[in-house]
Amino acid sequence: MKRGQLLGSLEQIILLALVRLDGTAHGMIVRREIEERTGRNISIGAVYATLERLEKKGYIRSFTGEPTPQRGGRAKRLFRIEGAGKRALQISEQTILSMTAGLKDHWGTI
Amino acid sequence: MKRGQLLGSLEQIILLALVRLDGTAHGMIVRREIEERTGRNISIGAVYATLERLEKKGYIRSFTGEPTPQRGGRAKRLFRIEGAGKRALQISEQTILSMTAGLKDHWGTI
DNA sequence: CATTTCTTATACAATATAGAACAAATGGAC
DNA sequence: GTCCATTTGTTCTATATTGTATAAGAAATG
Repeated sequence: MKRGQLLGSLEQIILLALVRLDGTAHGMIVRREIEERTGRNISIGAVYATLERLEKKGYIRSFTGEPTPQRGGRAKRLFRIEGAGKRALQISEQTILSMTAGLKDHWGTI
Repeated sequence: MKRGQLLGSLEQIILLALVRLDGTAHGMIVRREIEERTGRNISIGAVYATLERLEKKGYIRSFTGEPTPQRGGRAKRLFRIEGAGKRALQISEQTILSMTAGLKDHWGTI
């Protein structure tokens, strides 16, 4: 039962966060970024689980960063988006665009 | 373990199809519309399962149409998007927009 | 060694998916 | 007219994938 044509909605959001964060992203920061931008409060577990899956699919890659010199500042696991991840984002965007094109006339009042 | 902040990606696509089809949408047509616009081939079972879920959530409503006078033209179950469905679409769109705003500088080359 | 920052593990709910079974309509064969 | 094969359309069943929260674990330092 193959899948994988489109990203899940959280996958998409997290990938977009990684793009903006330019390789400085670790779990906590990704979570904060999403919350600040969208108001959506995701649990930290949800973030890591999704990052894990994205890495397994080859959309992102993770590596270990240096610990920062502060109370509890342990080494971070940093995430970076890969080419495949960017392409997946583009496909998702294109799909929604195709479905949306010229829809104004049908929308009506809400 | 509540959920329901955002639409799933297929839910979103199907809602968009319903907007365009303006109350003339039944399962087979929704499927065809999506395939023609996006090239994505979804099984008919997937379409109906999603429509079912969307109706349960109050995003769409279904009713029975007249049979058309043609070979096998049995009565159709028609689907129409409701106000709540349109609002859900807007929230999804807004969320992606927030995550996307000003991202060009970070995108780089693929 | 208690506290802080960060990650992993665990468990379960919600979505996505395919394929097969089922249902209703009708054009012909007879 | 009445079967019935064919067509159009829907529902059922079963499973994979994603989304989610909470708790447990691990490393750093004052």
